[in-house]
Amino acid sequence: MSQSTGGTRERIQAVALELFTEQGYEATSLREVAERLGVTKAALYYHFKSKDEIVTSVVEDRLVRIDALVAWAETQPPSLATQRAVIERYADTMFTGEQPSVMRFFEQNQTALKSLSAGREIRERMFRLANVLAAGDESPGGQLRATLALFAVHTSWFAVRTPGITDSERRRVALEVADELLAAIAARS
Amino acid sequence: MSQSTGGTRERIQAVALELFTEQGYEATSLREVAERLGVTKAALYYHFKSKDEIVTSVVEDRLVRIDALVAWAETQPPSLATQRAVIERYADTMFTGEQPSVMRFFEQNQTALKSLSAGREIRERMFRLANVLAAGDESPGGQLRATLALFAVHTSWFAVRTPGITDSERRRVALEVADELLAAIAARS
DNA sequence: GTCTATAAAGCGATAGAC
DNA sequence: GTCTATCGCTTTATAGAC
Repeated sequence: MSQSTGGTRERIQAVALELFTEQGYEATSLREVAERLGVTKAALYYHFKSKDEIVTSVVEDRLVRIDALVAWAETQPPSLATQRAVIERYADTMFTGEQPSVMRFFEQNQTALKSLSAGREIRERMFRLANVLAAGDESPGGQLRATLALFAVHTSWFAVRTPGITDSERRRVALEVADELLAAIAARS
Repeated sequence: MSQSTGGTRERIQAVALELFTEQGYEATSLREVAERLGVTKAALYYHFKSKDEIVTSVVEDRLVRIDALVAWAETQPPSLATQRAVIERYADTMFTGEQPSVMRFFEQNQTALKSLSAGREIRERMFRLANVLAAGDESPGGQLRATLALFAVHTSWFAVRTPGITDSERRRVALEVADELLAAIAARS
């Protein structure tokens, strides 16, 4: 509070997240993180009390955003219009700021996140989001299509390998495919 | 050759794969694997020369199956009928024998597989399979829909939470959704 | 084919100087 | 706020007895 941290805390978060995503959380040691930053392990422990806490601090902001979306969605009537609005807002949070790198870390570290409280919380929110998108259609087809609509947004980041493609084009095509899936749910229930 | 292994090698593969899938490859020690089997670590090293090799040996069989499918697909004309046949055969390999647990391990250990040769090989085959399913449609929408068609088969294993659902019902709904995605590719190119 | 014992290295985390 | 030094522990992997 009295003195500036010089953004060291934020640099640790960024570098750690990058290495955790590339190599995996368990396979990345704090020595590697410290070396890439040009500091020692002990410096890391001044800013964070454990390896877990680096992840937790990064994920918290993401959690708040998803929470708000789930809360809003659950107050809306279960209509096709609501579902389209949900997936569109979800895509917005996925294509904004550092959020994409947080979710790429999440995709690449499923097992590690099982034993991290922040990971379990995000998983729970994703299931609730999928339930909202299924909109009362409890059939296997409804559940699968709702989940894939969510996956369309994530998958657009690595499955689309068109050279020179922009973020807004990725977003547009992801929503186009997601909308087809949501429409198929509505058409069948 | 001269003496029976008593199936110990196969038991090691099964237990290791199960723990690697539950907890992650890096987070699982060979001590844990040995303890669950009721043997010591040294016994594991008699059957496999390293931790990597346990994974490699398990993945090899899976690799051969995907290889055969990709080779067959690449000789077929790029038609909707071919794509539907490919995804159907893919689903067959996914719902047969121990193959599902191999692919669940694969899903849960993306980063660990980056540094394992067997993992890199499977990743390459999946991209070639997605290319076949896009059937010459190089557009972002085509690539995304082709990849999601493949994901529909995988996702049906955990996204569908209907109580008492059977494997053949999972397979049927996965193919139904995959077919919709493939039809959307054909309709737009 | 499985055991005991151990080597060699790396890990997360902490103490205390500056 | 970052350092050096180190603790205690676990890891993969090997040697050699049985």
